[in-house]
Amino acid sequence: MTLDERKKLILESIIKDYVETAEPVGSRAVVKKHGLKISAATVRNEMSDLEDMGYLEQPYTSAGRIPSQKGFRYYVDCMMEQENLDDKETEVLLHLLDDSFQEVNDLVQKIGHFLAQITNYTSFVIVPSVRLSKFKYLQLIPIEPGKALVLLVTDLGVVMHRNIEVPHSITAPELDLMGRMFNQVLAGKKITEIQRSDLQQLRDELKQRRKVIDHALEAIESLLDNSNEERVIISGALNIMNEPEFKDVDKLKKIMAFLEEETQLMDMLPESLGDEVDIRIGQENQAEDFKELSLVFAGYRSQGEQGKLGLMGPVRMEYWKAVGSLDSVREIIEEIIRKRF
Amino acid sequence: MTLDERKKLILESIIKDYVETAEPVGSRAVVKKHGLKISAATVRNEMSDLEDMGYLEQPYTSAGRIPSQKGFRYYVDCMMEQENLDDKETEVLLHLLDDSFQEVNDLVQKIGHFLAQITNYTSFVIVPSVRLSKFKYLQLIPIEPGKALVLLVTDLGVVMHRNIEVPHSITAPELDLMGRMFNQVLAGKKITEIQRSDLQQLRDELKQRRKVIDHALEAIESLLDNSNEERVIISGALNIMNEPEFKDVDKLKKIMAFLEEETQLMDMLPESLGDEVDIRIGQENQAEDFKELSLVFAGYRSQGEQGKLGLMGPVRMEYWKAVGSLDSVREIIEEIIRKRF
DNA sequence: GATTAGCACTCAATAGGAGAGAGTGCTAAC
DNA sequence: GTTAGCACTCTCTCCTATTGAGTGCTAATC
Repeated sequence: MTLDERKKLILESIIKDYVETAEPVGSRAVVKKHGLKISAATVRNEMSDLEDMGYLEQPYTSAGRIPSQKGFRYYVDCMMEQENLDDKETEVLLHLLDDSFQEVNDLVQKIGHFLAQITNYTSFVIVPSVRLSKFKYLQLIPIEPGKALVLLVTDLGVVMHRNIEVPHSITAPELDLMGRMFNQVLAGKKITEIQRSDLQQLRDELKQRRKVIDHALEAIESLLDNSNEERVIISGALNIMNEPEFKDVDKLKKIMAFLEEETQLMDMLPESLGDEVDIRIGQENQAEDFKELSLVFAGYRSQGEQGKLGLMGPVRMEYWKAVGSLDSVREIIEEIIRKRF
Repeated sequence: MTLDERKKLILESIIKDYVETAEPVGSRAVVKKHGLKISAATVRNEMSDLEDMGYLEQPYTSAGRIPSQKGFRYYVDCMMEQENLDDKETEVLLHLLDDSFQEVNDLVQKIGHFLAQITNYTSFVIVPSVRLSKFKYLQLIPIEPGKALVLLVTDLGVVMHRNIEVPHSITAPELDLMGRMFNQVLAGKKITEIQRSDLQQLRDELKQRRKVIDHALEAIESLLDNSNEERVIISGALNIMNEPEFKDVDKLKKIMAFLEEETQLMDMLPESLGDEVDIRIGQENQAEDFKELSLVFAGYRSQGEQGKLGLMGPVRMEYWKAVGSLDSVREIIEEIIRKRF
């Protein structure tokens, strides 16, 4: 279904106006704001047509029109020109990053924060699990008699650690040796590839120090369990409160509660994303509490894993800005990852 | 100023009722709910007195009365019996903790979460800076050619780390040696006590590896900078939304924005706390955005440092429960810290 | 045939007013 | 000192009238 130019123009006017004001847009307003050379009556006729086609709707009989979700969908699919970060914004972002991050996740988190700031929407970042990263380094470090630290580093620079108990009698060189044996068996393996058999092998080789091994393995398993999960980081949740559609505390509460449950957001997104920025408008979202929100999201890849990041806002969203920012930012992320890791 | 028994009884009735319903309380309600043997008219006279004394106020001429902030203050100072955690709650908490924390801060954070859950208020935990903790252990760990990890452990089990760059030529034993030298100079010192002179000494002793030393020192300084700051952890912020006094989104937004700025909350609390649970009712708070909220907080000490934790809710708060829970929990924390660290 | 001006019509939003109800404060009796 | 009784006050809710933005239709115009 394609629309003639005039209808497109009118639809666009209404969308821009409505996005800005959150009020229904009348025929006169369309003519005035955009200096069209046709009369309000003509616009009314066109608007009536657009309503019949489902792109507009009327809150009540004699109000102006607001874009329907289908209208927004048509707009983003067929008409929208995305508005990337301008030079100044890019500069601010690059300055903000400025090497002050320790690992990929820090980087992405900062970018999420930035996105929320410049768009005034709520951003989310899903940092990938370390399932696919490689086991790079492990060490057992004596901290004090009876206590040691298991330190584990993956190839993406993620450092994990956990305290364990060890017999008082154990010496530092012994711990060191054990660490080395762990390394020999596990080094270079993907986290997912570590098998029970590997762990068993370790147990066998280090029989005489069974207790330490057991504790260390427990610690490692617990670290892996923890890090198997994707994490969601949300920034700018307060921005939702600025939108007039959420001046009702109950609605707000539902959304906030939804956001607090990390998994819910993850479940809403597809397993893996292509190279495009994806848009989910209102009803297109599965979750009941999300039918009044839109989601704009994209994947970024970092060495074989996929992370996701995106923005959420009201259906009445500046999609052009959201999509553009996200697109720009995605490129910047991948560029940095390529260079630094 | 002390009140006679009957006035106390009436004040208490009104407070309990108002805390529960958030509605002004009338004289008849007082008589009915608490089965008093005096008539409503008598209660009215007493209420009038209480209003003159400033303990009650009337939203408008012919509504019931609500406790004034002074009324609440009198109540918590002179009448309140705190309601500690009961056995079941304590058990739930202990079960929740169950050794599954790595360091003090994990522990306190979990407790904050628990507090928010059982009280339905918003909890905050201020974990102390590591300024006062002692430097326990440092190691330089080679990760890959050109990269190493600075690992720093304090006596409270806090593990910090940072990546640094090192010359490709450096060997693992060399790094190890350097780590040991760091340890020799720094071990056992309080973080605050580490002086420029110590760092200079290191620089001198390890002249030939100046670059590594510089990077490592930078990393350490940056770690210390970071950890010099106290952190605030907030749980159950959503609970505020349940209170009828905050059904207005604008108020809500102000409070949430306030909470997002960690330092603001810290600035509101006194530098150091005694052994009592402290209460700040409404106007007693400095911050403008907090004049409608009450704060109940206490300090906990862990090896010379003081952390703080507390609850915030509307002025119409169940102080007895908040104070009691906090008091119970504080004991539990200190008990665990004594045992485990 | 498309466009436009004109006008009646619709419906939310706002304001004003009446009535109900909760609760007080006062007075007079106990 | 306490209480019953009653007038009074003030909010809340419902109702109605009014306003105004914006439409939809019709008939005239380009």
